[in-house]
Amino acid sequence: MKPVNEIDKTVTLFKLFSDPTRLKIIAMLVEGEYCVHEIHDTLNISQSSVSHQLAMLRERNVVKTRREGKLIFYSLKDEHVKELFETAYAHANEC
Amino acid sequence: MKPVNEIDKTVTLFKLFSDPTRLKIIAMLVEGEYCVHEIHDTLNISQSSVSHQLAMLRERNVVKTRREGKLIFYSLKDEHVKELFETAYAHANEC
DNA sequence: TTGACATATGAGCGACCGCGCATATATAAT
DNA sequence: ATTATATATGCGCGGTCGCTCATATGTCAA
Repeated sequence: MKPVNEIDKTVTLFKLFSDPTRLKIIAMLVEGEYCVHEIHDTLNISQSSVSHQLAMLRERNVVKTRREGKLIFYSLKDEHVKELFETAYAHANEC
Repeated sequence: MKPVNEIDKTVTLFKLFSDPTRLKIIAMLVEGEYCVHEIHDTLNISQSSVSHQLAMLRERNVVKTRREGKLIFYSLKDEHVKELFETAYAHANEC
């Protein structure tokens, strides 16, 4: 039987992926690096909401940022996120 | 850019895994087949709560049931669930 | 059929959280 | 300095959802 606190960490990870707004953002970042207003425009999500969700993803170490003038570019911090997304996406849509 | 409704299906899947009670149940069912009161006893979750969560997992086609007398045994419906759980569990606990 | 055990289910409450709104901060251009 | 653009953040509301409680249903034994 797996330790409860490791299950809880896994829950925390799943929670991050279990909101449509966040998952759309994650799906977009799987494709590459984008700044906030590109995400806002592409996904039709308000600037406030995008910023809120990106802040959460940043706190949880899912994404990293890079400033370039007025723009802040977001990208995935590592490949784990991508792999987990791809695995779930495949399973959710194959049967 | 991935279609929105397929993202939404993926969200639905992630939501299923993003509650501690459900994920503990899922983690237990990854190990084998168990009846309701075994889950109740092992995980220290109320009988009502276990039944509610199992009902949800049944509706979403994550688990299947088998009756044996008064007992109803639950098990995972396919290997997808197991794979997704293992992938997330590994990533959540390795860094 | 009555009682005990196993499981399911409906109702209602409370907590969590994503969102919009307003505003703050940061950078660059004039 | 002022203005415009880009992004971040605090607050409060509303919806969602997991829980408890009570009760229903199902199965078996006596």
